[in-house]
Amino acid sequence: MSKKDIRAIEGTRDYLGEDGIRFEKAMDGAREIFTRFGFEKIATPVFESTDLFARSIGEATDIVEKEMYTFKPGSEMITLRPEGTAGAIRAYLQHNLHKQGSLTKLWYAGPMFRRERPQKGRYRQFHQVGIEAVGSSDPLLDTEVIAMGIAYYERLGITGIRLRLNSIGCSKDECRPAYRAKLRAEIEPNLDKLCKTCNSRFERNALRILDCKNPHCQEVVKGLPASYDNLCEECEDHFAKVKEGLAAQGIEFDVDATLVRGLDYYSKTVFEYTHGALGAQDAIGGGGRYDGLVEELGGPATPAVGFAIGVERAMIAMEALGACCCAAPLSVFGIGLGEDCHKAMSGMITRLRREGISADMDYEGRSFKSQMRLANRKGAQVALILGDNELAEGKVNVKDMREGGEQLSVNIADAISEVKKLLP
RNA sequence: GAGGGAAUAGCUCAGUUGGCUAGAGCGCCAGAUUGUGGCUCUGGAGGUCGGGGGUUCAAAUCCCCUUUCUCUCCCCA
Repeated sequence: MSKKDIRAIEGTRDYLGEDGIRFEKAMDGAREIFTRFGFEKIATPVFESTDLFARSIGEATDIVEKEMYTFKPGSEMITLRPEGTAGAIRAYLQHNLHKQGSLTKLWYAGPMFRRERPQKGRYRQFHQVGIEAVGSSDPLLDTEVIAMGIAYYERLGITGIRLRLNSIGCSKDECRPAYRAKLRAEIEPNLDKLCKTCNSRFERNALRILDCKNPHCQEVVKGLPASYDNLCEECEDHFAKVKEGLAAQGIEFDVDATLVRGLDYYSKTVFEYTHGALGAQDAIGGGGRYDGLVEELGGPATPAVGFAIGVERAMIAMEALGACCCAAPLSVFGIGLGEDCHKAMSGMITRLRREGISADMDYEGRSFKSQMRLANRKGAQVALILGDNELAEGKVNVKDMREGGEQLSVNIADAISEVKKLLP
């Protein structure tokens, strides 16, 4: 079996080196920012019942129709999660969080799976960090959630995020259904000008025609009424307050009537963060309100809002912007000359690690010079140098590795405190 | 599902109308410096030229097949 026979399968990737650091920053940033906003971590299984995704995401969506990894190892059909909301809400209901009687704020992070054709910023196993705020219809919550996404990007050093915003109304007769009917009435005479997929969308999900990128379809779409001009009173008021809330926080946004979003469960507010560095897949995150989903999955009517952010897409933006991709430097590198000193150094390294100081040493039998080079390459701030002479006297050399740094000989017992003096 | 581009050293890539033992930079290892890193210099290791078949005196180079990566459409994070 040669190395070329064993590869990561199509659309999956390994993250190492700078990618590994970016990936870790994306994950760490999520914990830091979301926790700061009062969200609690939830970890749900990577696979769930197929039915859960079909019901929550929508039978007629591309995800459910053709992109899910579904299999039947036993008697039950299971699917690798294509997104995070369905599982989070399932857990919310299963553990009766709705009976606690207060707003539930959850965040998650992890791999998702969609069997699409891979391309830039789109992979079959990809990662999302996301949040769900379940139990409040307060428009201020929408704005906080949107603001939190921006705070997250800032934490990762991603600037130049654009926020697109829309409201697609609710399921009340006078709201989205009325708008959909109006839309269809206006589109119908132009059906022959629309692409094939839009023709099938016309029957199944007319709103989706709005965000078709086909130029002919866009011509037709241009003259169509916007959803935000056809909201019921409640949705209109909600949308106005979301916009006010964003303006009050100084967050810029573009109201975009063509932002519809693909998943069935959205209602009222929908939004998308985009970034110019990403190319064709310019959405770096997106979300919205889904007031009907909890009920759809068998719970009480419960309003909710959330978002998901694509980690790989954030990583592309980080790379393009040259944002933080340096490894945390090693504090101490220990150098032992000869077998006895090497063994003694191993003990010193262990003590440093117990003190919470990052420390490493050579395990390849390298020469002294080579060990020094290794210490330098690993960015060690301090080198501990132990030779037979020092060992015999109970001493060790502590060398400051910075340019022009000093080296002093100290008692082995004092080594850790001496090292600490040199560390930031 | 459909359409472009690409595959040569660990990495980024040269390689002419087919023609000596397939190169460079970076990285790696070592020496210059017997126990002191970075900078410099010198040397070294490292390739089934993605795989298979064909044309030819001769193929990294031309042709066919195949695999994979990549980008685009669709859709989404």
